[in-house]
Amino acid sequence: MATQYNPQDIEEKWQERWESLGIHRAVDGDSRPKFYSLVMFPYPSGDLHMGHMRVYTISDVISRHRRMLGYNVLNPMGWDSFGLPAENAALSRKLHPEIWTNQNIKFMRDEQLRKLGTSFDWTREVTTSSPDYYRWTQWIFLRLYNAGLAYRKQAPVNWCPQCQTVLANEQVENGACWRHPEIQVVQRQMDQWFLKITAFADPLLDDLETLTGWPERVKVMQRNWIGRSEGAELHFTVESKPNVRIAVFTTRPDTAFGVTYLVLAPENPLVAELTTPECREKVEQYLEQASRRSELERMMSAEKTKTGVPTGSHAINPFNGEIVPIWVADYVLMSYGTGAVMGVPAHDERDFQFARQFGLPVRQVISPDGKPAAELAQAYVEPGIMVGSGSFDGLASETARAKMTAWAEENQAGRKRVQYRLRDWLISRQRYWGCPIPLIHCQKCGTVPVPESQLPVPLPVEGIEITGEGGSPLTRCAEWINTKCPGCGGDARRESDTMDTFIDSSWYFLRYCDAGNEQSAFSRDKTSYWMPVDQYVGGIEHAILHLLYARFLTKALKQLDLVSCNEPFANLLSQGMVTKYSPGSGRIEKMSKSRGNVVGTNDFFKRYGADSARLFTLFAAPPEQELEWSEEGAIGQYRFVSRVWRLVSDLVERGLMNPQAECPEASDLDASSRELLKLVHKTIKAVTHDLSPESYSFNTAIARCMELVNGLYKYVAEKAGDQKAAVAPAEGELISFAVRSLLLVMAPMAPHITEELWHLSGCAAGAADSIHLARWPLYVEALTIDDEIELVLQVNGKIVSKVAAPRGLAGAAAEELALNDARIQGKINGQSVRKVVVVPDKLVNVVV
RNA sequence: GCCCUUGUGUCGGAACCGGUAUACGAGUCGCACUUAAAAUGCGAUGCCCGUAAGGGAUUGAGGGUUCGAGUCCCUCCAAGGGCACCA
Repeated sequence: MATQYNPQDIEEKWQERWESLGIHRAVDGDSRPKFYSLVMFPYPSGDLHMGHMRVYTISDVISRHRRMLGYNVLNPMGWDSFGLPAENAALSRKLHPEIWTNQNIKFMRDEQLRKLGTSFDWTREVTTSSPDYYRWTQWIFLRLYNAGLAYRKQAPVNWCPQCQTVLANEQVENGACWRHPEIQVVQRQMDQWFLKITAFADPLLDDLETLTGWPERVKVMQRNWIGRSEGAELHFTVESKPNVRIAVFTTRPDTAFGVTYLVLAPENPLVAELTTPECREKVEQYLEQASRRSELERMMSAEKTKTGVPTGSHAINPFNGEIVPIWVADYVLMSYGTGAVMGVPAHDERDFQFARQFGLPVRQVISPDGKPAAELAQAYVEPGIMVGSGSFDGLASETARAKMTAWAEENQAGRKRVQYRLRDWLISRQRYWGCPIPLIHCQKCGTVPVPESQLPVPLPVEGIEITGEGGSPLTRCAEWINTKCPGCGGDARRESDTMDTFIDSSWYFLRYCDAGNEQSAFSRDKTSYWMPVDQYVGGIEHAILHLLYARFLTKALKQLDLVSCNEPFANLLSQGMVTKYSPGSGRIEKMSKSRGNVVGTNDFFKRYGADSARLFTLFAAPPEQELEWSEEGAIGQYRFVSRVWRLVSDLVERGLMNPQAECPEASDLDASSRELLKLVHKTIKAVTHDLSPESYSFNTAIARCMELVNGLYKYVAEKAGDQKAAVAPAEGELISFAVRSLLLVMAPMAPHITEELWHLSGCAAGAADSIHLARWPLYVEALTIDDEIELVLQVNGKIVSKVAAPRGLAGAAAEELALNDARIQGKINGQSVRKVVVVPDKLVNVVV
C-alpha cells in the first residue's frame, strides 16, 4: 500500500461523513459537563483568506479537544450579516443586499469554513439579517424601550460623510470613522436613539474584576473607556445674575480656594446668556471659529496653545466669596461633566497653561511642605498641605477633599459626584441594510412601540432602490413607511432608522443556545444550561466595541429577568493578526485584500490540504502573538503530515499495527523500547498541558508531536530497519500504542489525516466510528520520569562538567560525586571550598 | 505626555518554581537512494579564536540582588498597541 498522502482524497470525504454522523451536534441539557466554545462570527463579506482562518482554527482545536475530554460541546457559527458593505455591493454590482449576502454566506460556509475542517454545529446557524433573527432583535429593543433603557434625544453626534450615517463614540477613532480612517467625522445636532449603557457603568467596571479568564490588556482598555472618576460638583453663582448657577465638575475640590477663573465649553448654552454686550462680538467670533474646528483638530492642537475669550461676566466662588471672570474656551468639552470647569492654574497643568496664555493670576493653595512657594514654574498636581484655604489650612489635601465636599453640601454649594467618560450608546443609523427600529410615530399618540405580536417589522426587499444618496431608501418607500398607529388607528409613519449592527452581535450567543425557537428569542432553561460562554476567541479590535456592548446587553437582559447570567464570556482569547510581506509597501503588514498580500484558502487547501494550513497557523506563533505567513513554513507542515502518513501507512503495510493489543509493561521491554514508551507518555502529558486553557500553547504541542514522530522513525529503523527482520510481539504492540497515542493527541489540530489513519490502521471500531469520538489518552506519571538524569556540576555557577547520576540521589552523595569529579578538582585547584549548593536531580554548585 | 506589551541564532519561535539557553520548525551544508533530478531517509548547523583537543564571550544596553539571572529589581534604548485638553 504505502500510498501517497493526498489531502484532496481524504478531507472532503471526512467532512461529509462527520456531517452525516452529526458528531458535532450539541445536546441541550445533557448530563455531561457542558462547554460553550464560541468564535466571533464573521461579516459575510464574500471571501475569507488564510489570515481569517487563524481564529477559526484556534477555536476549533479547543472545541475538538474538549469533546475528546468528554464535554458536551456547543460550537456554533453564524453570520453578522447586516451592514454597509452589502449596500455598497448593491450599488456597484446592481445586486440586492439580500442576494449578495446570501451568496456570500453559502460560499463562506460550504467552500471555506467547512473545507477548513471546522466542527461547527450548523443546525444552530444564525443569520442576523434573517427575519427570524431580527424579529427578536426588535423584541429585545422593545423590552429595553419599555424598561426605559432606550430613549431618543437631541445631541451633538458623530456623522460620517462616507457612510452617510451617525456613529457611536466607540466607533470613532482619532476623530475618524473606524471603517475608513481617512474620513473625518463631523459633529451634528440630531435627534437620535440611545441605549442607556451608562446606567450599567459601575457593574461594567466592577465586574471586570470577576473576569479572571480575560487578558489584562482588554480589561485595562475597558476600564479606561468607562473612565470613572470621583469628585464633586461645585456651584458658582453668577455675580450679575443671582438666579444663574454654574455647575462645574472637579476631581480636586481641595483646590477650590485656588480658583482664579471659570471656563465654559463653546457649546454650553450659558455662553449666550452670560456674554456681556461689550464682549459679544469677540465671543461670537470665537464660537464660530471653534465650531469650524473638528474634534480632531481640537485634540491635535492640545499641546501647543490654548485659545479662549472672556464672556465679560463673573462668578462668585462659594468657598471664599471671591469674584472670578468667566471665559469660553474649547479646551473644555461640552460632552464631559457639566461643560464647565473651574480654573485652578496652580494645581492643574491645562489651567496653568491657559492662565499663562492670558495673564490670569495663579494662586497656590496646596504646597508640599505647608509653606507657600515663591512662584510656581509649573502646576503642582501632587497632594500636599493646604495653605491659603481658610479653615482648611494645615490639612492634608486628600483629607481636605472630603471635608470641602461636605462643606459644599452643607452650604448648598455642591455635592459629591461620580463622573464617567462612558456615554450612552447611540444606536440609530440612517441606513437601509439593518434591523428596523420597531417604533411608529403618530401625530396624536407620539412614539408608539409596534406590538410584540406584529413583529417582525420587516425590512422591505421589493421596491427598494439603493442609490447611495439622499438618506435611507426606507424613507422613500411609501408603502412601508406609511402605516397606522397601533394606538389610535390613525395615519402614522414608521421609524426609518435602523439599528447599529453591534446590537445584532450583542446577543447572538444567546440565540445559539436555542436557535430554532419560534416562540421567543431564547428560553431561559437553555441559556441557563449553556451560558456563560466558556471560551470565546476573537480579535483584539473588539476589546471595547463588541465586548463592552455584549456585556452591557447581558446585564440589561438580566435586569429584565430574561437571562440568569451576569457576564456572557468567562474566558477570552484574543488572537493576534496574520501578516505577510506586502509587495505594495515593501513591508510586513496585516494580510488584507486591499494590501494585495492575501493567501487564498481554496488554493492552499487544494495544494497542501486544510490540515497543513491548520498546523501552520498553530505552529508559527503562540495564539496571542502576531503571525507572519510564510510559504516555506506552511510547506514545512505539509512535509510533517506527509511524514506521519508515510510512517503509519508503512507500518500498516508491513502488518506491524496491532491496535487492539494492550500496551506492554515497561518491565517487559528493553532499554530503547522503554525509552519510546516513556516518550509516548511524556508527549501525552506535554500536549495535554499545552492544550489546557492555562497554556493554549498550540505551537509547542505540535513540536511535541514532531518529537514523537522523530522518535518513532528512529525506533522503527532500529527494530525493523531490515524489512525481513522479525519484530518481537511486545515491540509491535508498543509501536501500535505509540501510533494510536500520536493520532489521538494530534486529532484536534489535524482532524482529517488523523481520522484517515485511525481507520486505515484499524484503530476505529467500524466505519461509523471516528477518532473524534475517542477519549483523550491518559498518561502514567511514573512513565514520564527518567530514572537516570544528567547531573550538572558547576564551580562558582559556571558549568564545568556533566555526569550521569541515578534519580533521587541524596544531597550528600551528590556533593561527594561532584567533589570527586576530576574536572571539578582541576577547577578548585586547591582553593578552599566555601559552600556546596545541591539542587536535587539538577545540579551541584561548588563555591570556592 | 501617561499606561500596557514585547526585545533570545540567518528566520519563525522553545526554556515549568531563578538551576544544562537556543526544544521544534524553516533555511543552509553533507551523506545515502537515483543514470540524473525531485521527493524521501540519515547527519551537521548560533557567534569568536583554534588544524584539532579545547578555550572565550553571549538572551536590546548598563547596573543590582543571588552560590547561580533570558527569567527578579532599578535606569536607559528600540518596536508595537492603548489612552490622550475627561477637569
